[in-house]
Amino acid sequence: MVAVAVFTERGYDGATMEDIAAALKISKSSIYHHVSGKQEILSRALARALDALEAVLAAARESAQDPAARLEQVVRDSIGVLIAELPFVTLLLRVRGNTEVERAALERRRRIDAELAAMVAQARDAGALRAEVDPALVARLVFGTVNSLVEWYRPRGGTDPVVLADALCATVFDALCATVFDGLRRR
Amino acid sequence: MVAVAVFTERGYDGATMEDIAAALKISKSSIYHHVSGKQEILSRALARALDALEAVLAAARESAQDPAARLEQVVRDSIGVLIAELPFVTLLLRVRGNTEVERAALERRRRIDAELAAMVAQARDAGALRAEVDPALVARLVFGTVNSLVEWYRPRGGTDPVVLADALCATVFDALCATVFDGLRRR
DNA sequence: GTCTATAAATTGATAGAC
DNA sequence: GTCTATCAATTTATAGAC
Repeated sequence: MVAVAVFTERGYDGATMEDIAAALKISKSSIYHHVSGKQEILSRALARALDALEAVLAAARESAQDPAARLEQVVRDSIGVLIAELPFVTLLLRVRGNTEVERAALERRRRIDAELAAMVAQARDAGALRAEVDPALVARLVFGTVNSLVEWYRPRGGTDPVVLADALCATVFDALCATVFDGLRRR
Repeated sequence: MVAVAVFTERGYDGATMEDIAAALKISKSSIYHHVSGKQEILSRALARALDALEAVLAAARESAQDPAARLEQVVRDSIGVLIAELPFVTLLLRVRGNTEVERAALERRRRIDAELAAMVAQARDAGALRAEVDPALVARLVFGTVNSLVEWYRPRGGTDPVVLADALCATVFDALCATVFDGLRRR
């Protein structure tokens, strides 16, 4: 969807129907032959991102893996969705809640975040995480890192999602662990 | 600055002068007695965030620490600035570049990010980081995590910046390392 | 399905009184 | 320093021809 790229570049509120028309190389009024208005474009784009993210959770719920493996799967699948649906997820992560459409999307997102936190808690309860860590905080930091990918990741050359997921996990949880941030832990 | 809180809540483009006037409990036109316009409010707020972040880098440059310790200091100080200037940094991180003011801010931010990446590279060259990790990627992930704090951190009860910095570093670089994400590394 | 023209509403900013 | 009234520009959306 070309319009979503315009939203990503200029922000939803900052993008005008004129901007979208220019990107589509049609007149402003022609857009209304395809959609009812600006809000519908946003609504469809947010639904696409939310459907994909919810599908990740649904798949994880049905899997018979142990909590730790399930959490790992969700982290990797989330990165995969973020890359596969980059413009849509980017838009979702920037929604502010100014309209009813946006508030509904934020509510769906809130539920996703809550379920992610619950999965981290399950992993901790299963003994896969230190008991003293706050699962909610861990969830926020881990998925905050995942979500921060939209700020810089670009599919130039088509980097494989799995490769990026490996790099992310290896860098943050492995490579740094043993070196610089030993200093941090020493405090 | 009350106006900045409005920007944070509704987004810069989504916030109207009417919204700001309502928050200040004065009329819309009265705002123009204090500032020249909407852009000046944004400009001042972005400058405040950028000045604080640049000060962190300036302090790190002057410190006589080794590269790894310097990097650690920058991570902690950045978290401190992010918390101390939360609404201003939040606004900065959401700027899209629609106006000249915004583009100038993005350029200053780009320079900061470049210097952060350079400091990670120095830490690696000093042997504090595994040689095979991409410093630019590490910088993006680490400061992506730091910046993601603006999405959820709220100074309720006045959580000490140092405590949060400890929690962030300990959680991501220590607590998770040895447990769940051993699974990730095993691949 | 796309166009020109224009309506209808919003919004950033100004004028000028108090 | 704040107000009411209003302007000028922008912007979402519609009307109706082709």
